[in-house]
Amino acid sequence: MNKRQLQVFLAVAETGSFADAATLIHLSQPAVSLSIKGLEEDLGGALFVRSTRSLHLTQEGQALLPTARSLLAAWADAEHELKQRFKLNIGKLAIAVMPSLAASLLPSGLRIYRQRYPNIKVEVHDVLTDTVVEMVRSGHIEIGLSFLPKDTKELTVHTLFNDRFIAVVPKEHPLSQKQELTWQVLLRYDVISLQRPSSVRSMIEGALADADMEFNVAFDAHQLATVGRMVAEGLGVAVVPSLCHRQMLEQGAVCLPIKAPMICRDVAIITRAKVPLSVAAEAMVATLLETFAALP
Amino acid sequence: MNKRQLQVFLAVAETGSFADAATLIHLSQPAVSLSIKGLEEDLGGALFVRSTRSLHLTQEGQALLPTARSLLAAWADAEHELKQRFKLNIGKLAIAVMPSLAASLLPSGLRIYRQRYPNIKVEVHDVLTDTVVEMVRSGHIEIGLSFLPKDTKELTVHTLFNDRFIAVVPKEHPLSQKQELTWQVLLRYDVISLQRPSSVRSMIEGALADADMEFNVAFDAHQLATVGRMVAEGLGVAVVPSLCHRQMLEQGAVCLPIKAPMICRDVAIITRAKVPLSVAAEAMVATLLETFAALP
DNA sequence: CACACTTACGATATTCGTAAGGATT
DNA sequence: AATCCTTACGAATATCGTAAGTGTG
Repeated sequence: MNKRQLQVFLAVAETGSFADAATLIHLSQPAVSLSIKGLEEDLGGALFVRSTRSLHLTQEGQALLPTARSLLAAWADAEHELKQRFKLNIGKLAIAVMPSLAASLLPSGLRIYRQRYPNIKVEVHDVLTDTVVEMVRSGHIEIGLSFLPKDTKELTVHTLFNDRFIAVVPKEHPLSQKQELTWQVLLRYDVISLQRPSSVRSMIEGALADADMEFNVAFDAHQLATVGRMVAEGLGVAVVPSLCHRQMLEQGAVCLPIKAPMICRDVAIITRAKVPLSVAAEAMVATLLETFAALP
Repeated sequence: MNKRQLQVFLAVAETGSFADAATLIHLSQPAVSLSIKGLEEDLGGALFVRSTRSLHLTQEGQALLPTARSLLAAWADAEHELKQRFKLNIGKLAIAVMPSLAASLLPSGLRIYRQRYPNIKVEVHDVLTDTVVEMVRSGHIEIGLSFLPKDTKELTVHTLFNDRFIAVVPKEHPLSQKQELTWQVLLRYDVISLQRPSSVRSMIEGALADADMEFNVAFDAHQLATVGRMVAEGLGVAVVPSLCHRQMLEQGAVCLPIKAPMICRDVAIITRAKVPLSVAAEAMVATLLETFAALP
């Protein structure tokens, strides 16, 4: 039993004529004859009773009719669905993004992606950097955006840019008038930090330890927005990725670059090596690379 | 997109190897390659990513996987179902039978049919003769068993046998000792008859009118069983098709042939002309013809 | 170098269209 | 006689298998 045979069968059943069916599906009359004959032989009985002047479905043919319709419809649906998927006209995509990026530069990239592929649903998981990497590694998520992990085994990495850490101080703070700071100066004050196991926290702690310095953590919180608000309220100073510059300003804090030592990390698109991306994910990577390349 | 291509796709997806898939479906490796390639070109994108040493489904391939399974399963089911139907291993059949036949000779025919085709469901409608013919004409029912109707236009008819009408009298009735009766004698007594519009009733009335005779109906009822019981109880005499002979005896009445004039009717299998019977119905007709030919 | 997929090419099988045949109204 | 389906046969197409090619671990 063939797809073509079913199509021919349907055409004959619907037109009530071998000849009309032939023109309907752009075939010759004899081809229709043979196709039906073959189908009947396959199935083991007659589907039509034809008597030169009249054409009837047999009972068995009537039984096949709805089945044939639904089979062909299901077939066409499946084919169409997958073609659409390849043409990026439908689809779904999950990405994991570290919070500092999700709340800063990512949205403009997503906006462009959405303009290009309006029918792809994008699920954004804003989770801690380590979780981003885990989610990509496990295969649950196709694309991760975060600081470059130390261990990139089995991962494919596209570095986007290098991000340095900056100081955030209250407006009325004595340091707020400076152009830039050193860690020595900054660390004299109470620090508001992200809670462990934040990677930002551990990166800074690690880098400071290398330079024989230490944090004086007065408060810690989970969300950057909380840290920003606490700084703005004068509870202390903070150190955040420069990605959060704008957010901190909006919350009423002052941002200052830190030198000596300058702590910075690469931000990258992370995908699983050896496992192909969906067309939708491929397009997302391309769009993000473009977008971030165009940024200052 | 082809049935074969989907089968190949499934085999590759399940074995994780082009080579294994090839042996699984009895094809050469290159044939599998070409089949998948063709499918991918049809759909507009890659389904597998193959790198000599590893084989992965793409995201799109994973989307196709369950679809392919269900499409092929639906296909196989449909094919199997129809083959079974042709082989009379499954199916349904509706027949309409006049009551005198349904309660007498039909059951032995049905028993044989059931032995031969145990998986065909048979729906027996025991209705008045005229209704039998109507049901066949309308196409709601494939096979009718009843007296031969006057108008056989658009019907195909297989005559089974000729049935004469017989007299039924109570055991203690003065006529019960006779070997046979004439209508003149019989009609001196109260008659218990089927109610109009029974065809038995109208046939007898018609035949008697031709011979200038008349019924003296004391009681009438719908069911033959009721008539039989009423006769047995001595309420009167009756005239029924000889088909009911046994039933009348069982109910305790005495049956006698009637001569002069002998009223009889052909009993026939009635089907719709120009409309093919299902295989199941064809087999029923054959079985019934056989069965009734073997009867006395 | 071994293994797995791809490409090339000749052979086979299937399908198709034209032309002739048969049956019914 | 006209119409519609079937059969016959040669041609085009598709598919398959063997053999050679390519790339990766």
